[in-house]
Amino acid sequence: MPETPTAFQRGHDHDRCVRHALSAAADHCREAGLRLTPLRRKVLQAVWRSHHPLGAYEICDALVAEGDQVLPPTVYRALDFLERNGLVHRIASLNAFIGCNQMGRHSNGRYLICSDCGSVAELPPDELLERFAFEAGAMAFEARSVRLEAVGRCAACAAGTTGP
Amino acid sequence: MPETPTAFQRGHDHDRCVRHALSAAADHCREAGLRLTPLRRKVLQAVWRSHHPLGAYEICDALVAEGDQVLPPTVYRALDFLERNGLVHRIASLNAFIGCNQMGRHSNGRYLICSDCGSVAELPPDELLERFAFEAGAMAFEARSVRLEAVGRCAACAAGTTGP
DNA sequence: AGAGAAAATGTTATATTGTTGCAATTCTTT
DNA sequence: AAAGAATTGCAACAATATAACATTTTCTCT
Repeated sequence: MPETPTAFQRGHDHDRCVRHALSAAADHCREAGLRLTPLRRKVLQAVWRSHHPLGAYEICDALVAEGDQVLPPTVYRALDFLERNGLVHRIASLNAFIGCNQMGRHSNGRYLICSDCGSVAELPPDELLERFAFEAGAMAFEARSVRLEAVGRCAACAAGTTGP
Repeated sequence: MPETPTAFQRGHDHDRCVRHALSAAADHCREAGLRLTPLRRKVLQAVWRSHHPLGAYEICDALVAEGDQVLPPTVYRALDFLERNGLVHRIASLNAFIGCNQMGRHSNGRYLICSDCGSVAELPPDELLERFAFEAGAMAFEARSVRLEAVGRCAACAAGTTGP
């Protein structure tokens, strides 16, 4: 899986993007009375810095590379916190995590997952998801989260600019 | 996770349901020139017999309980075949498999996953998924599969008839 | 400030899920 | 029957995730 940015992420200032995400997360936590501890912040930063979804063990490695001694339970607990509070998403089909760019509306979401390069683009929830939640409600199913995952091939890979 | 049927499955003749699924699968394979071997059939049967999504190791246990000596790679390979050919679905968020009741249209689907009892109901694909695939195409993303997973509480659990 | 409670983190061990690689078998085709 | 392809058996192992308990930090209340 290449480390290069994908079509969805290419051409932007990623450092700036990461800084923005972290400061937005800090604001969100302050307002909500949540504790964005140094560890949690580092985990969130590692996730945001990556151009593709990061597994828990990859996060471990990233923090260890920065000089922190971090073991899996620590990372998983930080990820629990971040996910519960809508700061990261777990992409179940990849066992990996991405930063959430729709803070607060984190229970619903739409994802485009490229099976070639592993990149994931998050689209905002739309009325399709709302409507599905409504239909489910009509069947007496109380939907807490509705997530749509499309697996396929991103524009960059289709264009052959990142692929083989 | 209780073994009892859920609201989506309660009140039906499950043996008949399993037999129907297996014979439909056999038909499908015959028509498509696929080999539904005894092993694959047993795995498919184990999945269909269960009232909740079954993990690979649970399938192992089920076959061993029937007297077959079956190890994980064997089960995973059978599941690969069944999933590739649209006979089962993998529910990524549960690391588990369910029988597919929309054979042939297996790339798109909608699922209601009850986090209390673990039951999963599959709803037929609808035009909203098709539309999403189309929209993704407009963004130059070639969607091979579009899956919508709602996590929440099923009617039975909400009614307290299966839950605590 | 200080005591006690709650939350977060560190640490060891282990559970669960999934894969690799190769040998043996079975099926298909000629 | 023989070659080739697909399937299955098997042993080892890799990757992902959690349990249980000790320790530290932070918060709250007096």
